Amino acid sequence: MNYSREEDFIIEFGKTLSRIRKEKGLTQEELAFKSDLEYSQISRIERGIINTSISQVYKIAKALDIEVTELFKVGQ
Amino acid sequence: MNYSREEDFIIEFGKTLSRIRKEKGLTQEELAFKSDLEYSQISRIERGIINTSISQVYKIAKALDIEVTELFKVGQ
DNA sequence: ACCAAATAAGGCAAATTTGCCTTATGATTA
DNA sequence: TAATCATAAGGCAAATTTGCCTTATTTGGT
Repeated sequence: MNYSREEDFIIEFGKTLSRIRKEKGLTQEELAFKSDLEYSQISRIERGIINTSISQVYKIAKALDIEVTELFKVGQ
Repeated sequence: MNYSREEDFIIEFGKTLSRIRKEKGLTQEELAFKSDLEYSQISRIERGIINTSISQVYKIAKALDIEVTELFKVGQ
């Protein structure tokens, strides 16, 4: 997938996270707890308003029990 | 792959980037130019001393002409 | 309509990254 | 030994993220 702007990539990432989180049946708050992140941070990431770091992506993937790469796959 | 600490993940990411960049026959400076990032930033990422953002990962992947997921695969 | 749960949104200080710069170290070749 | 290229390293201000907090807004169920 090609994005013209990095913003689009960040937004797509948030959508993917949101989708997977729901598939796993977790609320933002539960995911925040499991990943040891701020609950508002999960919200910000899913809405694509921040450009989060790879370590947070790693923590989230671990909490979701998936590979990091899953969070970067589109249109699943 | 499981990392006990996020630091290990960041270090592994840097190693993977370094390996792929060399496979593509690019110097850090060339990659910096192609990805429109600071040249010192590529160095910092490869050395694992900073926790970079997903948009930079995206720019790097684009410059390397690979999928973002490739940068998160280990032991290739 | 009401209630409750979930998510969005926004403020703020502290922490971190980023870009820009310079200098140092390493490696390779003439 | 020089000279050159590549990478490491470090300083610094500006920009951005992050955690912590509170207050809307939305959504789903009864």
